[in-house]
Amino acid sequence: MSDAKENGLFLQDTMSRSKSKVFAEKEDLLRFYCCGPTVYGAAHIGNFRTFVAQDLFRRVTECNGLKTLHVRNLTDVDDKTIRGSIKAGQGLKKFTDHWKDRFHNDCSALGLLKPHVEPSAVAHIAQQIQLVENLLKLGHAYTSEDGSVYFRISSFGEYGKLSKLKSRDLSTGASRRTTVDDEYSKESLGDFALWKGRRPEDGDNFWESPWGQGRPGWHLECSAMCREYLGDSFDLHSGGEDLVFPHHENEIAQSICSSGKPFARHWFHIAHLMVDGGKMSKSLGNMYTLDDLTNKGYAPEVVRYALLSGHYRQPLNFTFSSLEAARSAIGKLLQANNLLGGGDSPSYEDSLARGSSELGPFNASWEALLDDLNAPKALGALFSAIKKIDLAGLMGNEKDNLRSSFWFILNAFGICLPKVGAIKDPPTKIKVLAEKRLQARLAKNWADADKHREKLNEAGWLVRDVPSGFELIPK
RNA sequence: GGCGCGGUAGCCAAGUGGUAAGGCCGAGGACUGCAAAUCCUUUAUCGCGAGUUCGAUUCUCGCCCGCGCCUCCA
Repeated sequence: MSDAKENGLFLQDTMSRSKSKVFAEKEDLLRFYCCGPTVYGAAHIGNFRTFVAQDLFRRVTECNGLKTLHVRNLTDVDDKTIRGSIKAGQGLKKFTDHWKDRFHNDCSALGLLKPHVEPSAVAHIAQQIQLVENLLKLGHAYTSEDGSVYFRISSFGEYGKLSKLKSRDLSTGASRRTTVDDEYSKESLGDFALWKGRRPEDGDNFWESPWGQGRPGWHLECSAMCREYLGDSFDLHSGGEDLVFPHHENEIAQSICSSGKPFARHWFHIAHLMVDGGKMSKSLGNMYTLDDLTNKGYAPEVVRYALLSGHYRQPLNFTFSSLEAARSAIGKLLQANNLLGGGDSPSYEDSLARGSSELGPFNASWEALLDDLNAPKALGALFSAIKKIDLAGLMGNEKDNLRSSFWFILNAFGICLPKVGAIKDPPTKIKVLAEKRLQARLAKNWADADKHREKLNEAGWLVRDVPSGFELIPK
């Protein structure tokens, strides 16, 4: 595939199971939707793997010259948020607002670009009701005695196309997860709730609708908000791979049956993050939040790098040694930056303005990103480029060109380097320790000097000897 | 049972029909305080068997192992 010559980003499409060029159907504005988090607790790093991959997608798209309209929702009403708020003795809004804030802080720490629109389910009840009414009117949905409304999957011939699940043998219940519950109210086991009739356990979390009090089903919000902000048809839809079925399959069914028009043109799914070779789960105690990792001394930039170090279509095995590796790798990039002149780094906007032309030795890295966001290959090419360049022997303007190319790649990745020399005051305790060490060194008391250095290390600071004394670098 | 993915050096992870990027760790060297930081060098025949081929890690088939989804889930 002559990807690079075509000058576009080629990305795997889940629907066709093949790579195709990402393009904007309208006005050079790429309109895309990402399924966001359910705000009932702190997002874990598995969630963030998906959001980081989507961020990489957006950066590469924009660096390649396309403007974007990025919509990512917040699910603030569902079983978990309702249960959580009741348990916490808070109103749903207060409860979810708290976790929304937390999510935003984490996103910012990880260097994620803010979506242009971040709609929440609760703020779009009317649009969801309208969608249900339309589906009822067109005969794709039916009401049940308990005030719920279900989508009839048999009325959508293409149901199962995305996940390649055809006739689902539900009678065997092979997964043994099919429960009887309220299934009697559905015509078919595969039908799913568009609207859930009010139940006692929902507390006061219900809304009025033409079918009585209740709340929207989970799949409905995305369909409604896609339509609200991107229209019936748009360029790309993304989420974690577990959403392929049933969530995205159901969104497709709802949206297409309601509008009669195509839905998303391109489907972008991100594989899961594994921890120590297995699935993350609370019971195994291997489910980490960003805070868990920063508390262990790993900067968010390091976490981001680690999350980018595997290809998005491959499960990524997350371990603490992968964080150590990420930290060291960033240190290496920092050295390269220093050799290229250091100083203020070009911003993301600077890199957008620069564009992707004449990247010199860094071109291979850029091309790897354009070929299905091959981040590991791109990182490999980045380090190879650094190694090849005779940084010390460069003339001034050559250095400037290389520097802007280097930063074009880093900004496309969203990789941040710690700012050596511009570090805000380290804690006094740390400075005192470093000063003690310097005095010990000057007195040639190596044993004490090393003892102090070790203490600094344990506190998360690297001390480096320079002619003027020392530099402190957070690890 | 259905659908799908993967098995590459101590760890992580790309890749190609012609004998394998990169990062981490380890080792050796330079520098140094026989230190740290930094720099240089260095570490694999690609799960098993068969087939196709002049030649396969890369294609085909079979097997073994691991993983994900099959209506909570990024």
